[in-house]
Amino acid sequence: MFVRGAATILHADLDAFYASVEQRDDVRLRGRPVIVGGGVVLAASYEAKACGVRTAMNGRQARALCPSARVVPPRMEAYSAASKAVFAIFRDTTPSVEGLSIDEAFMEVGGLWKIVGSPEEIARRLRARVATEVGLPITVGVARTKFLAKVASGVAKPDGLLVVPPDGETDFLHPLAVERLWGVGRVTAEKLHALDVHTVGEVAGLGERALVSFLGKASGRHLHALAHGLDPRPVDTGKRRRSIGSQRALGRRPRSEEELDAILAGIVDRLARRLRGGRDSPTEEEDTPAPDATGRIEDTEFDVPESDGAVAVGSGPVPEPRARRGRVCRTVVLRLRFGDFTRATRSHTLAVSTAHTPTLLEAARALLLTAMPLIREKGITLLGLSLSNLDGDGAVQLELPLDAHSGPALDVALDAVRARFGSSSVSRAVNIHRDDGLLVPLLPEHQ
DNA sequence: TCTGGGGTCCTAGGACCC
DNA sequence: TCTGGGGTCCTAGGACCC
Repeated sequence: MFVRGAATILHADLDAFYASVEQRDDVRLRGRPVIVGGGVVLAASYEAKACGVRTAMNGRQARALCPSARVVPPRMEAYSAASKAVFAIFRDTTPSVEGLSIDEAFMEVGGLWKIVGSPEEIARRLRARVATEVGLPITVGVARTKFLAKVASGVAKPDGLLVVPPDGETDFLHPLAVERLWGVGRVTAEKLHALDVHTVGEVAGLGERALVSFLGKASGRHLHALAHGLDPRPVDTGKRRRSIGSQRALGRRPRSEEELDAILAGIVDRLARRLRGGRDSPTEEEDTPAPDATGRIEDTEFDVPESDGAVAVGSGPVPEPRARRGRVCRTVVLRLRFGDFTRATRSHTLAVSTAHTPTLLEAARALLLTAMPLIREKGITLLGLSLSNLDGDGAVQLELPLDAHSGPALDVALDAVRARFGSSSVSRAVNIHRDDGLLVPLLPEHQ
């Protein structure tokens, strides 16, 4: 039975994730302050947080605040493996899992009431399983909406469980600080404080018009809705990554143009491999399919039966969706941080999507060239690149053998797309996807 | 606060087209 | 010839999240 308006969304969030994995794997670290990361704090155990250590804090400063802390280097493979194990438990709990990051996810459990119990019972069992099977503390918030569930887990941390009943939402939400609202960071909090608004209840009292005029249309409406407990977004299991990126901090010393070019080439090569689905190093767990790490479906395509080399015609089997990793991008964004720590971006959108390393490198180099005068003037402390506009942004790719790009085979495949995604209009652009990652347009769009 | 790395989403102006 | 309004795409910047 699905109870409309009941608290059926879980937000599960591993506590001090990296640091907890370290404490799990080394008994000497248990009960002690632990800092993961060297130059910068990637994660701090709750014992270290008690001294004031925070994520993203400078390492030297963190050690000064907490001299007794053990500082350990990050072990990304261990965190990735732990994440996979936890997400396996999530998916074993409910098919409706939306991963938010390596260590948190939303789950819809409303349909499971009759079968396995109330959301609170499900959350209790989930926490117990993560503790016994993976050995990590996890906090779960349960509420009617995603936002309230996330706030609930934030309030219940660490190692807690908090259920917000629908009739207790206002009492729960309104006394909280505005910083608890999703989307309120330092800048927005300061703006609100300047208006003498400090609690969620006071935000709710402002009215949408006022919020929109202070914060802009999107943030104003968003905050107004959240402050009133309104958040209609369902748990979305079909999210796909919209961009990938990589960056390198360079320190303060001057860099020659050749040096920058070599760094850029390395970044482009790594990103292009990730796009195509390869891996640049055996430890680079990022490159394993996303469902393992984040619960998201990476790429859904329709597999064409290989036996007869084409989608079955007429009464043949409907192609089954299949996870496939290869993707292409169309926009290249160069990210820069200068000697004075100001930032800039330079971007270029290609005529055709691609995952072809030389094409991407050429575009990235051209962008770097346009930025060289600024770099020479101010110095450079970070170089990064992101690739966005992946697969034409939300398009579904249908891969067919070369002899099946028209006719009844295509119709069957398009029907399968409509059946799965419910799209009423399907436009066609036919491209040849070469083995080296280059996407070559063959037929125009909307033909 | 003296500086990581990976992401998401929004805004605003200009070019271009109908 | 002059000019309106609407829509889409691209670029750049910025806030925010983990």
